[in-house]
Amino acid sequence: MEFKEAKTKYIQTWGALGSQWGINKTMAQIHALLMISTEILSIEEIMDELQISRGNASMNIRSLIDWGIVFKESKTGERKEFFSAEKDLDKLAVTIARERSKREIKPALRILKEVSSIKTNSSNVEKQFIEQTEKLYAFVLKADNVLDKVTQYKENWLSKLIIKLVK
Amino acid sequence: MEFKEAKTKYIQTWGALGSQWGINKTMAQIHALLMISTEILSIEEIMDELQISRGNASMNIRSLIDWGIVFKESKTGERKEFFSAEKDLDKLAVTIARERSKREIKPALRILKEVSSIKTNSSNVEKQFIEQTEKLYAFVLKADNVLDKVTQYKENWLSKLIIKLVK
DNA sequence: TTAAACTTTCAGAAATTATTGAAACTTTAT
DNA sequence: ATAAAGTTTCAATAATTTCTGAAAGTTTAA
Repeated sequence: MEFKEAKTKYIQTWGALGSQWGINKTMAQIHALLMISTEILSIEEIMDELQISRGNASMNIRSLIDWGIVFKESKTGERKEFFSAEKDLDKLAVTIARERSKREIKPALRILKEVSSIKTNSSNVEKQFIEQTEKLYAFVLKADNVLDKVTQYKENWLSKLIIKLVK
Repeated sequence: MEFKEAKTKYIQTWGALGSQWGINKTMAQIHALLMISTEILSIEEIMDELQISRGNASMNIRSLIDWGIVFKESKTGERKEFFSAEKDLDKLAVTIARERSKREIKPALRILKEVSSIKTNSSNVEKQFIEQTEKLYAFVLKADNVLDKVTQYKENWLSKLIIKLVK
């Protein structure tokens, strides 16, 4: 396999993986592209590499910036914007995890709390509902907290975790 | 809020969360429904509760069984099939994690390995590609292994992990 | 100012994903 | 063997998500 083919395969794979985890494929591909780039890239370069429209590129770059994993850059003497990506994978994973927690997990937790707090007639059906949603709330909260704890130090958290595990 | 409303809200929320993580909404809802059920349910009961067609119910139940988080049950004297869900959340999370690893992470890892193994002319661009995809491969592999390690004991792995973390 | 360079927005189109429902298939009981 | 009961499949349709491209908006330079 030569470089060009490997690069395409890598970008496709990363896009597909993103897709499977509920992330826009193009968004994942833009990030993949920026991760292996030696230089900061302009929107035209991104459009050209991935064969996508300006609108699509613009919106997805903006999303990546909102997520905190792509950064706006500038070149002296150039008017247009350039972009770079977080390349430190420990930091990248933490940022994504925190963001997903904030956007998706915590709102779901609030609702689990809410629905598990109904006061019940004491039918089995209602008791079981409360019991199971309470368990679900407690479990998800615990998992969310563990993730937070584990990633407290953005630098090298994964290696640090492994060390804790083997002890 | 009374029971009926809470139940609907819970099922909607679980479906939406599933959706955001790349899981079919109906599939997540069926699982949610089975998790709070005191009894095993027939396909008709599931169709009725979620207002979905037989085909949809059948296909998604089958998927849940393939995932290993819903089980086929039978009632003596009844010909049709009934279904129940894994209710132990530690076990549930492990099963989902292992399955996603097998289906999504490991295939991606194989490709990362492959693309990072190209032999290069020594241009910066190609060196950077190899370096970054190697890092990505190593990181994802490590994370995948940690997950495996942490969930080695299906029972109470989350609590056990927390204990390790505070030590 | 003005206008050129660049970026964002968003309505419509395209692509993808999910759902339906009925036919085909399978299993069980007689 | 036959039929009734139940399940699966899948082509057609619906719903949702993504993408395009051009108009509108913004910024910078002269």
